[in-house]
Amino acid sequence: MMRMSEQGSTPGRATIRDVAREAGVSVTTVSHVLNGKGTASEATRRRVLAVADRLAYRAHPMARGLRRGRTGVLGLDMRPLDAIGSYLPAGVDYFMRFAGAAAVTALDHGLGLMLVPDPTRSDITQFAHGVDGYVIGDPVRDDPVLTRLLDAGVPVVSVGRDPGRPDFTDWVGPDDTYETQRVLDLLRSRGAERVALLAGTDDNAWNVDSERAYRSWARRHDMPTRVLHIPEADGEDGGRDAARRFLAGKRPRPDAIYCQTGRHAAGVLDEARRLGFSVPRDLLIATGSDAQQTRHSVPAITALDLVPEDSGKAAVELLIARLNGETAPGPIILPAKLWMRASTGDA
Amino acid sequence: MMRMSEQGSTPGRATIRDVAREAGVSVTTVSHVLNGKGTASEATRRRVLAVADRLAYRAHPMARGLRRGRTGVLGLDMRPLDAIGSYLPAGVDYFMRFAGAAAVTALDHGLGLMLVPDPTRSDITQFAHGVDGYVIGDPVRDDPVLTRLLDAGVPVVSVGRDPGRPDFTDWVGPDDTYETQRVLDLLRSRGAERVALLAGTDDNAWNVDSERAYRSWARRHDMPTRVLHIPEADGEDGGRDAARRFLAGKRPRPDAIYCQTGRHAAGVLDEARRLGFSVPRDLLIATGSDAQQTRHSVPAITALDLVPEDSGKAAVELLIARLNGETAPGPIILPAKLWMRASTGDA
DNA sequence: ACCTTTTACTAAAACGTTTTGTCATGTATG
DNA sequence: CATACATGACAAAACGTTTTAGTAAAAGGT
Repeated sequence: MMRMSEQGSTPGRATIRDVAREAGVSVTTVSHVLNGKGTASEATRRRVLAVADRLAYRAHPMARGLRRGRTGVLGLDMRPLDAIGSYLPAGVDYFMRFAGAAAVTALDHGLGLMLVPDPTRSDITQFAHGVDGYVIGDPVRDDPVLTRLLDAGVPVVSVGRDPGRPDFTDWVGPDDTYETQRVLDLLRSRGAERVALLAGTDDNAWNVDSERAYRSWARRHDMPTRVLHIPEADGEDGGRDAARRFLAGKRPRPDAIYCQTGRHAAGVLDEARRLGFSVPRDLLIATGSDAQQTRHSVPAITALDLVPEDSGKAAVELLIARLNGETAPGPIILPAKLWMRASTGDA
Repeated sequence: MMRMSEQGSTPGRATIRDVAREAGVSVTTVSHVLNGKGTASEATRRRVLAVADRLAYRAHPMARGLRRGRTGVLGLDMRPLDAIGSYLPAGVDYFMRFAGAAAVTALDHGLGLMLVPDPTRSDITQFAHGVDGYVIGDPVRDDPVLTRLLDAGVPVVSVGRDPGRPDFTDWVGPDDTYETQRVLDLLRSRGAERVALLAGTDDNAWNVDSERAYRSWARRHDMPTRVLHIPEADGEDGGRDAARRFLAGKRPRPDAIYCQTGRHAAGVLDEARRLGFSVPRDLLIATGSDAQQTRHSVPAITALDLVPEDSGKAAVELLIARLNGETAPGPIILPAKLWMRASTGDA
């Protein structure tokens, strides 16, 4: 018959006091054994572990968090949910893969991951005591959430850099310049001589760096440039609109279109075909962000896969390193994958 | 110059002791004023509120959680992440809408929502102290996670019922019988005389009830039945396979196919068209779960929208009611929306 | 033999908040 | 006048764990 703590308000759960009593040692010794601190004889250590196991003892995270000053929970900034599929360039697919990997990585380090909805609805520092740090995605220039967290002294890691904050190096993500030019090189190798860019309008580093990469690449290859800025939120409709303007206007039409977002690319493809263009024969299409839409369109669209699983994992690991006081180097540059598909004449 | 607590390990944050000192009252009085308990004179109350506001005081959730025995965090069971897009019948779209609404609802009640990844990877009760209760989705018959949580005495609400546990009424969700027959009625009103069912293989109430509804509906209308069970995880490929078996076999072909999952429906549509069937002229298609694939296919597929936002909200609210000791009635039946689209001849 | 260091262990404080228990005073009622 | 109740307030305990500070004994070095 198991004798539980006779004090307290948590019926049925063993406390460290119960373990100490049954093992015949102090609570300090139990804590030391379970946390690998202090010293304990081998016999004592074994006895404590056996009792803890038998009582199914588990430290109470509230108590532990209070004493340690750490909660064991990381916050994941979940941008405006009423705009699902719009804010996130690659749609919900990307975010789920990212969040999933982040949650699993956190768990592997014994941490929980809390969803923090729409920071514009509440003061994100409201949870500042409840989480050890935050992961936020794609900061815009002088990102207000990032600013607030940094001002509050909250550890934070972002996916992608803040273009207005070059001194902030705690971020993970791809080298957008390199990856963008990699796709452009592919388009050129497939015969493209007039590549147009369909960019987004968010003032984040991804957009900024990709456009800059496009322009310098075009200069280097003596190619004319043509850029349209369409809000990410316009999705496939935005892509259709862009296709009409690129392909049906007076100006020389491009023979390839590089779209920042997968949803724009799907719309471009849809409209180009409607206008009678054969893809990839008449027009090549590629995108900087793989998504369901680009994988399942006909023809499937060549895309950069930003591998959100890697971003999620790396972001959590960097944040944990920061929390442990490690001076791990940032930023952490992650490679993207280039999926060559039928839209560029690839199998 | 603000004088902060001179004890403690949380630099820069006001504690309740600081507020008490500056307001010239005890910490008990501050706690009572801020939590609406005990008694305090109007003058004292005003003074305390003013000081707390000036010091930007916020209760430390660890300390509060420890003393109250409640953490202010709800857990959201996030099923196998390595199967994103497969476990969830409607794919990631559904889950994000659900999780988003749940997180926002929790926040509206001052609570956080924690993602608990893949219960098969860890003991879900690991977090039992760290959360006040759980929301889990689509329990299978005698669901192991539900069982474990109930055994551990953890408050839990599920979306959909456990078909093996009729006594468990803390669930929210649609009336699958009614909603299924509603779609079937639509198919019949569009001239269908031979409706086939493409069901999933998960032994959850959604599948069980929908198939039962289909069979009784067909009996009532003197219609022949034809059912295929294809794993949800097969997605569009599973739908394509099913279409071949329904439409190209020796048996009388159906003139309508009701698919449980949107991804199956998209696959059925794809293959039916490849086989030369015109939708909706030769064949009607509908699904019990709206998704991106059903909204964006050509023609768009008539679908039941389970409105995951409503489920997420209702689940969190029911869980909160339970935590507050309220005997709110369960289950909470939520209506679905029927989106009539081109696949059934609707605009 | 003596001094220093290490091992093994303990009691108490600390973390920040909420709840419990108590006291003094004033008011209403029988 | 005596009693009961309400108001306003306070000190201390409670929640469960980790860390701090300390001691006795054993081990190692000179």
